[in-house]
Amino acid sequence: MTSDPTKNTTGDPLGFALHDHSACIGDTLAAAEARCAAQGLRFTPVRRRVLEILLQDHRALGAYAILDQLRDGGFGSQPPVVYRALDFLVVNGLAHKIERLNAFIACVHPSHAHAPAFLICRLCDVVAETHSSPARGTLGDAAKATGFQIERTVVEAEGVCPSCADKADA
Amino acid sequence: MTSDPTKNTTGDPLGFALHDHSACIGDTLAAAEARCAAQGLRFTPVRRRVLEILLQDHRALGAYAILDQLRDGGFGSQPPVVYRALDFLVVNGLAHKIERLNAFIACVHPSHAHAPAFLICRLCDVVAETHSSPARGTLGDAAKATGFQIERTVVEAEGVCPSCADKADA
DNA sequence: GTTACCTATGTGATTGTATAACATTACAGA
DNA sequence: TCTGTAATGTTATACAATCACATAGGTAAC
Repeated sequence: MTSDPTKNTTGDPLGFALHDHSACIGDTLAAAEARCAAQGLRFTPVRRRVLEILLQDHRALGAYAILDQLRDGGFGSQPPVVYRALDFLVVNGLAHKIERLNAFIACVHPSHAHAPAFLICRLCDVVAETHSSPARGTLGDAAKATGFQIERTVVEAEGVCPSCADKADA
Repeated sequence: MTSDPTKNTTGDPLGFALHDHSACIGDTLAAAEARCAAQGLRFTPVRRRVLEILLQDHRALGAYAILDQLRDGGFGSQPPVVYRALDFLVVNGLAHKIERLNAFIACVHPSHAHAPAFLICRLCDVVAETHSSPARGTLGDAAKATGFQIERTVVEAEGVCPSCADKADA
């Protein structure tokens, strides 16, 4: 389930569908680079490396798994190193934290601001990113009714992805 | 912001609104007791005590904070004690885990099954529970489009509650 | 009543996740 | 060059969660 170079660029939500993953990596890195340049942010080696590690496939990685790979690359090996890089990526919309898993994943469309939502397969651990509309729906209604000001939302669904469901049927 | 005995039984979502909190506690404990009796579940002293601790107010409590209070009550003082009790409460719908906070909260309407959603105030830490409709909305659409089978959802909004917003204005 | 069984509780130890505190280095602008 | 700031590095520690195993308590079968 790692990088499958099959040319098959399907639409959102990415992750479950087959696609050109090497292009996926390249595009995202380029977008990140452009974004940082445009906003005067510093896309340093550690930060870049962490994003590369996250881009390896559409799975969420724990901080310490990332740290292991950083260490192998000759970077600092203490927790703060990876947490600071992750914080930078998350704050600037280049990565997301999956709260349910206490793990992190690269953003698949960092170009525009969005309220992300995730579909997490509990069998193969693949995470697909899509988007939600916080203000609408029952949550938005409840917020409006009570006067609660939403600043950030966590929307994550856990279940079985189509590919794993097929395997289970067979 | 602890138990305010003001008689003011407002509707959902509970938490931000003033209400008769001692009744809130009593009702929920009674409901839990009834529920366990009906389903042949054992509402043991530790489990009951953990639920009582969670019911103290509408805030999420970390496992170790709960454990401290358990210890004071003469119960076991090791992590598994509290995690087992919490697991029982969560599995049986008497409490919920707030993933964003890695913390737990008592369910305010344990009587019927529901897909909970939460409004978390980042200033006063109060958590209000409401409900979501997983199948509907953008998340449900994305799931349907890809063939993803949703089993469980995490829906949490972080922001500022009406009472804290008022204070900020003043 | 006793045995056997199952569930729940208790404890020690360990692993995983995250942050505090502080020293050092790299870099941009005055 | 000097200086302020941002980034990196390290040690230590707090918080979250689980493993493994021993013990107690209730229930059902005998």
